[in-house]
Amino acid sequence: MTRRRFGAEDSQTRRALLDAAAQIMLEEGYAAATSRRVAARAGVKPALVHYYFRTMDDLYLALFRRGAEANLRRQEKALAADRPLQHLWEFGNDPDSTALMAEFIALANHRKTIKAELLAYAERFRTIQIKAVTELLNRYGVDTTAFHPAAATVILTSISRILAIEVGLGLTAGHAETIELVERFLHGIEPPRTGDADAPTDDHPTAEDRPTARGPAERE
Amino acid sequence: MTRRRFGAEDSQTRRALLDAAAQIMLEEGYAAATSRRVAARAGVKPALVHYYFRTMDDLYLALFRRGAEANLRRQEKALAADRPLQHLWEFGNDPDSTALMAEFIALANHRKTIKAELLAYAERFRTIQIKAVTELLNRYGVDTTAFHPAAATVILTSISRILAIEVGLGLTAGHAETIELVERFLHGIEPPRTGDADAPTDDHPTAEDRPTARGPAERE
DNA sequence: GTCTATACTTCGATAGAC
DNA sequence: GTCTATCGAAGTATAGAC
Repeated sequence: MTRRRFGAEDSQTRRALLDAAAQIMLEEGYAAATSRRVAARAGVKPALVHYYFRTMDDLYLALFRRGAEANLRRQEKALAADRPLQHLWEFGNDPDSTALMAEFIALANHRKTIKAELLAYAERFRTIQIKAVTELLNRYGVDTTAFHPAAATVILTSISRILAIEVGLGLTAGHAETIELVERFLHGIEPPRTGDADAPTDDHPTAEDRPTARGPAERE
Repeated sequence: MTRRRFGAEDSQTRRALLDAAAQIMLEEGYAAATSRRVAARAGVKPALVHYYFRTMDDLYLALFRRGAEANLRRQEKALAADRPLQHLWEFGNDPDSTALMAEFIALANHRKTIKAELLAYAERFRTIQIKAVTELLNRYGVDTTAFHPAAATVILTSISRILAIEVGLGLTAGHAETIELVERFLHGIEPPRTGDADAPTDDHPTAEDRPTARGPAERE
């Protein structure tokens, strides 16, 4: 058989293909991110996709890893910042990364390699979170026997993620009340430093401020 | 053009096709629920799919509606039961309906008709929930100025749903602690009647008790 | 690195026989 | 109501010219 070649990691075209795939997945779902359409969006021919990525699974995996690494770095920064809990709460509210993650969860449902990768990442992510929150709550003097740090972590990120998903769908009933309650709670154990310009903004965007629809292109 | 015919609502074959589609979506994701494979699983020929459902979108829509109606009836019963909050909490823990819903959310991302239907259903669902929880908290004497019923509803169902999704993925870190905290909280405002055989079970299945994989049958 | 050309598969959907 | 047969479109992937 003929020896196949594969493109370098730092290629400009490779990056363009990953960007194109991410955009399509966000706008139309993972099923729409086919080799032909990814190539078209990146402005190249379909064969190039298979030059840089042997299979479509390889492309999905590469895209996932790129986002996962970025997320881990983002979280690391958030946890080291001024008000870590507030940052952790806002973290899951990023619509794009949350929506992309939802697509990968759906993908994982029937792609073994994606599922394994997703699980490994999620566990790593959560372990870091729980460790950081544990130290934080102790430092804040919260009674962690009644309010376990692991539970706090799961609850905070769960709410954050569901809200993001629902906003993407156009559902906002109960959101304002939820955000108000969570932020009041957070302020109670992690008070914002008043008059600190670098602190995270207090007027967290409410559901009403956000666009109701996420992607531009619906299906024709 | 030739006049097309369509099968009756109460057909046995129609039901078999919907069941087959649901199974495939659960086990391998919505993208795998193609006309050919749904037909094969139902034991009929692909053309029959288009006899009962004009397009695949029609099939997805019919499947969604069937599940949505069942969910609404289930919730109605749960809210009228002995310990409504506990039931509401356990409701989202049903792995199958939660996983199916996740698939439809992904589907909605690039199918306009699904998205509209999903949104309408979700709003209806949540409105009923919030209304019921509002009455409940008032009856229980909870201070609803500090703890808004809408927020309580969103938070409880969010946690429930994320846990179900994560269990499907194989991620359980922090689950036991979360379940413990939520149930302790619920017991505080809605105490279980001791010695009542009909009351919901107290030993709620923890993450460890649940199977790590969701679907029964893998692909042959 | 990027292209053309192509092989092979699977998809959705329809027409028309039975 | 269910089938066979078939269409055109779109998918993944590869070989080989440039």
